[in-house]
Amino acid sequence: MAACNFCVYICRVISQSNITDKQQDILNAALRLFVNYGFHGTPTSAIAKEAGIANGTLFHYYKTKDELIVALYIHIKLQMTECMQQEEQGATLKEVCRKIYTSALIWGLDNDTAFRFLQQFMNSPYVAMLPDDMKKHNLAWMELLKDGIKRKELKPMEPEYLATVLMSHLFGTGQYMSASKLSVAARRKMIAESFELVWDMVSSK
Amino acid sequence: MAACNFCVYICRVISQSNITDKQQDILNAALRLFVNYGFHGTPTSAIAKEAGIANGTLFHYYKTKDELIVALYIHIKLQMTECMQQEEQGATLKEVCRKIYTSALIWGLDNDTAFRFLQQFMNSPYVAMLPDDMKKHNLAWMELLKDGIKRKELKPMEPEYLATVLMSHLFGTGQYMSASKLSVAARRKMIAESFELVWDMVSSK
DNA sequence: GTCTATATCTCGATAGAC
DNA sequence: GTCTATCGAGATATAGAC
Repeated sequence: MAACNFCVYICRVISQSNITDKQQDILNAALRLFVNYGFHGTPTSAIAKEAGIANGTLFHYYKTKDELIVALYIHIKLQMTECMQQEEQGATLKEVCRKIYTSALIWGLDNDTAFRFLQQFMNSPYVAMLPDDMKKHNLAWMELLKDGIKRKELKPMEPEYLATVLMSHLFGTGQYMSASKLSVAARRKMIAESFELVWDMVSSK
Repeated sequence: MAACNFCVYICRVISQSNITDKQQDILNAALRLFVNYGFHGTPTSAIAKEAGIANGTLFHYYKTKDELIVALYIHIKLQMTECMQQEEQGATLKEVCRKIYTSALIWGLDNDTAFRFLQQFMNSPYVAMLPDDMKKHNLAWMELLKDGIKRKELKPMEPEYLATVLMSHLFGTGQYMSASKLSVAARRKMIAESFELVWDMVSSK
């Protein structure tokens, strides 16, 4: 009933160190522009300008535009993953799931540009450029679900499908909530309710 | 407990007539290429070539590339909508919903390139180019859901959110099933089970 | 590492004959 | 309506000084 600490560690290492401030500027600029104008609609020159660096400098850090796009996806994906890796010892499965789901949703709402980027990327042909292990669902998350199915707390179904359905719900809810401007209270309420919906769907009751 | 016949009629009119064979060729070619190489990755010249027409001819039918992209989305969206508009008289709400959900899912599996295109488009900045009424959920569908909520057969929640969640589930399931190669029997089984999941989520029980 | 300048290329869109 | 030919803009990526 836990998240793998090793994963947390690795994620932190990969996503945070070895990235210079300048790289961070580039990624931030690219993110904003890609989401607003699309991969096509944002020339590398615009990214460089927005990041406050020269055109050629960008290609010092990323050999090609495609490499930048993929790197940006991995960077953001790891941020989200890390945020879902919060451990909640000893609680029930439902509570652990609620914690993970809620963390991810709040992250999505607080980082809605990044959240939209993930979806834009996942539904584009760039997905094919990802290394295989980046296409898979989070490992700790999958173990939790498998375990829940084995213990018959979750409905008997393919863990992969279960994970897919949960993520779909998460992204759909995030998109909906981002579009509606909610008060803090309304937001909190909706987060809670949306988890109950999902739980009704996947739990064996 | 029904789909609006007027909508069905309108959809048929808009989506099928007034489109010449040549336009159909263009749309088919564009669809395949956009999904495989992205909006950026497919030049209009490639579309023309794949459609078996000259470069300039394409611009006779669509003034700009963007216009073609939006037209393609509307065309496909209407096909899917029409397929969901099958009427099922006198059945229970659950049965009507099952019918609609199932029709849409089967359409998505049988037209997986079109299905992926819808998602690619919806998660891209091109969405902003859509006329407002094209961004909304299907009207008959919304009425059905509102009615279900009013009758307390569905949980008390925003009909808009309910529709969003249903669509997310549909697309997620479609994507998952397209990736897994299933036998005809397994496919039928999974379609049925996936609807039961959704129903557990939205019904008030 | 960072910049400027630019090579090289490709694309969207148009013009105009048929 | 359909074609060929092409313009002009703007893209990625590189070269080379600092």
